[in-house]
Amino acid sequence: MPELPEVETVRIGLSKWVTGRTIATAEVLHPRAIRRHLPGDAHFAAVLAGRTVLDVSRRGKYLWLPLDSGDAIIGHLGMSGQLLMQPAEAEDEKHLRVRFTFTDGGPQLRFVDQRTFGGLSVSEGGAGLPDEISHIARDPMDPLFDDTAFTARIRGRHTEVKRALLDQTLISGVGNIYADEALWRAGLHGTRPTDQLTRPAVARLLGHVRDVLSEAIVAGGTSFDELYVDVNGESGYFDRSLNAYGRENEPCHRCGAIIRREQFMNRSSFSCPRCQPKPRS
DNA sequence: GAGTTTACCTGTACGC
DNA sequence: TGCGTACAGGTAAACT
Repeated sequence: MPELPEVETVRIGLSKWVTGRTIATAEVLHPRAIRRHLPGDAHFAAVLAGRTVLDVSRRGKYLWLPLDSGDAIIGHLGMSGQLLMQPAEAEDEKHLRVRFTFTDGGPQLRFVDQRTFGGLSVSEGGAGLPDEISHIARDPMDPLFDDTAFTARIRGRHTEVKRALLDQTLISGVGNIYADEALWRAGLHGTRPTDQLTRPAVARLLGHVRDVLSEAIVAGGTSFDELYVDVNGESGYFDRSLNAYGRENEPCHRCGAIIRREQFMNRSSFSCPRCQPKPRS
């Protein structure tokens, strides 16, 4: 599942392959893939034809490609989205949703998405930071991320710490996998109330979040199946480094207790019952 | 207004 | 073999 490390891996690959190239055509093969582009697929194709990609940027799990028109292509991978570079003669992928060709006749950019939770749209005048994603907080790897402000905000919330980590308006880029990993490292159960965390506890947690994310970026992300791959179709290998996520009934790497799985926010959470005791209710 | 729940999706695994 | 069901989970709308 694409979280910050996966999206960053895609961003790096994309920027290498599409920066400076001019779009010839943008072909929408499935309307749901551009459902957030309200003017529709004909408009999507028309505003992109002839535009040159200036850069590939990221805010949290969102990507955006500033164009020479001042607009930008916004992309989100959702659960199963992929942005792949493919030679023109390569066979269409089963879940190919959008295809970009370039005036140089080189490799195509293809948006492939099995579950169609992801999507693309064009943001008018969005070459800076598109309005559509301005509500997304900076991610903790961003040099402008404000630790003091984050600490104050999370301690001011009346919610559980895992909910807070998944709240993209508070801190971006963290999803279910890396939230569980950071909480395991911090020795915190996900239901711990945020207003009871001390400042040093928040600082430690933030440090673990950064460690997990940066280690995962180096590994090229986490791939459980073929649903996450980089622009060249290669898997990441951070799944070998997971301590909590997906390890139900396996021994904790730190204390040997059996990792438990619990339902939380309609998804699975994994934690060590000894290292991460539940708070008293 | 803040916090929480639900809908959106489809392929895969599994039990009967 | 085929059918039904549970599950994966990021985001935003809907709800409390």
